[in-house]
Amino acid sequence: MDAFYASVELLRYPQLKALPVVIGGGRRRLDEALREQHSELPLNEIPVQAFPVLKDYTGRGVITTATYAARQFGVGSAMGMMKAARLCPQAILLPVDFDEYRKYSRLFKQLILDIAPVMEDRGVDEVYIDFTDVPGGQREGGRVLARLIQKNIFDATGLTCSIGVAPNKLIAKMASEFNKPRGISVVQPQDLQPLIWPLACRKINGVGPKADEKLLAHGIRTIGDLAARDRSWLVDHFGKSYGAWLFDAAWGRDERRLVTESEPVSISRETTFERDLHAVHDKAALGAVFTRLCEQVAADLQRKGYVGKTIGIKLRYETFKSVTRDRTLDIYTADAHTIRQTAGQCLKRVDLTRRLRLLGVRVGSLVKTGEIPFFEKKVLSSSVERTDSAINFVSDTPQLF
DNA sequence: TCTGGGGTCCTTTTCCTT
DNA sequence: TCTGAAGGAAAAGGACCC
Repeated sequence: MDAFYASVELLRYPQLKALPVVIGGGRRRLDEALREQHSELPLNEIPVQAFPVLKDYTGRGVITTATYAARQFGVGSAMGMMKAARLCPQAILLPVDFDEYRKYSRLFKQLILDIAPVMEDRGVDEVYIDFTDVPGGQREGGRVLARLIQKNIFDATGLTCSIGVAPNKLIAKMASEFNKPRGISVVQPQDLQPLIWPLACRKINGVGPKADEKLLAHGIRTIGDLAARDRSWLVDHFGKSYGAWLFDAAWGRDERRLVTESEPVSISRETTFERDLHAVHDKAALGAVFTRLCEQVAADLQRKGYVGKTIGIKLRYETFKSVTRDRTLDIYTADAHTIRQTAGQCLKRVDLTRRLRLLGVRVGSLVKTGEIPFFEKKVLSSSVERTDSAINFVSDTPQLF
């Protein structure tokens, strides 16, 4: 199998590409302010001078993405806005526009599907493509078809993309990073030692900050360092599953097939407040947000055609510590009131004396509406409401709902 | 220094039943 | 009736990804 991993760049203002620009931060407010000032123009024709710069931004949030000119200053994805503002105060700040991203996302994926029908969706701007059975897919090791894909995407959308070609998904993903933003990299098995082993372990898709820190503590910095360890040593220190996976990854082994179809497991909505809120002092505001989140999740479920029976909440305290609570119902639902009621019961099981920075609502154990398993239907028709004795009420704490 | 939102998957803990 | 073990399901937490 030859896996291609393609990722496209999201910036859609060609005139801004050479400038330091970041996307992210306070979303709607910024978008609305711009539209108010320039109501006669579509968003992508608003003059550069109208966009706010980073140093004037006050508020929470992180950078979603940044131009390469901005990255020169050390600014990058997932960085806090305040830190980015210190590094590059003159950067232009653009609002995120997920509706627009989704539109382009569908467009570029369809262009790829027209050429190569075996494609795995990896999010808004990334896909794996299997070229094994595509006519001409092996020419120049895949370079020819990768070029064709790049050209088609650019012609139709103006977006650039980088593509990695390799024998499996793991290496293809790493290869796609070699020549950003618009490169094509072909990595073959014999390239493992010279091209992959010198890279930091963090470059492996699946090694995050925690695992990397632990690896570094053991003196393992590069993928080559990792490959030099015994499999059994890695299993002893990182667990049976993850340790073995690390070893295989270091040796470029990855047997995973492309996943071309999948169903969602859960649907959720969450929001971070402008300032931390308190269950008693900000009871009205918090209650309104909570209701809105439940209504949004219900609407998402109905629009996408799912019902679920595990209702959960997520809280993040001002200390950034997160907690979750959930409860599984006897029935499947996509009803806002039922979700609100059950999530409200979950809220009674957490500490509400501390200030909150985030609140979220989630529905899991999803099935397609109309495809509830037969044995579940029997439960549905004879369901017995569980009593509240099943819930551990926390006394002496503020009761929000 | 400050840390979004929407997900998936895995491990550990807790709870329930036998 | 109590107790403990075992196993499974549900709940909770956390790492990771885009």
